[in-house]
Amino acid sequence: MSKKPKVKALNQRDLVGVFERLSKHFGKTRWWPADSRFEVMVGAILGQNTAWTNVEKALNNLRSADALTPTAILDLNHESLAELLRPSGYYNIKAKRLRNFVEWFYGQGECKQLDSRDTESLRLDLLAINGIGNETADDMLLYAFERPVFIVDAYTRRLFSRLGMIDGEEKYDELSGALGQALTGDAALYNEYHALIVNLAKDYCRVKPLCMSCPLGKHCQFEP
DNA sequence: ACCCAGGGTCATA
DNA sequence: TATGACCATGGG
Repeated sequence: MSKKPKVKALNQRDLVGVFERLSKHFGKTRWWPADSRFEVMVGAILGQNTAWTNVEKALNNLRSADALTPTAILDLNHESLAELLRPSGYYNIKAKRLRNFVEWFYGQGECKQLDSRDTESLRLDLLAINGIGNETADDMLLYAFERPVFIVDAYTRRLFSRLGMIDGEEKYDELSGALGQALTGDAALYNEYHALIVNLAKDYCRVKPLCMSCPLGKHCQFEP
């Protein structure tokens, strides 16, 4: 018996089917609310393993301090930055991670320069920053740089494994690649798909799933 | 009073 | 490669 999870072949029909059900139920979501692309990236870091309501408090702190720009963040010392980030949890480590990212981002000439980079090298650069892993990098690539990547977060794993479409323990790159290959599309499609997954997860698929009213209906094979 | 949230790193074996 | 400890606040 092989113990390592194999990447099951995902077929386009299933992926499209789920998308259409969610899309029909939630409508157009236009996700990742933020006033700027930079705010998206900051939110991606602050959102690591953290409830979004707490991230918003930290973002509001930054906004109130006029610190939602690269130079403003670089001008803050560690203690001041960490204090603003406090509500988002892990504030000391996130202050470091945010600074690591902003130093790179500012040094690279911000979005204006980075927009001309190809997705793969951009991704490698992001992953080389201490504090940015697969999901955070893809959050930024998709929602700030509009690159067509399929984000794999806890919600995504939970949904597709409950649907029996994946094992759930696959490695990030394998899963993201398999999903992206099965569902060819542009950034707008991946944007909307991930947004719908998050909407579904927040409303229906938390620890106690409300399967009776879940928009996936009997399409979902998860038994609570 | 628990449990967990839109992860990632580092040490260890 | 693969586990486990660690980071920390706030809402249910």
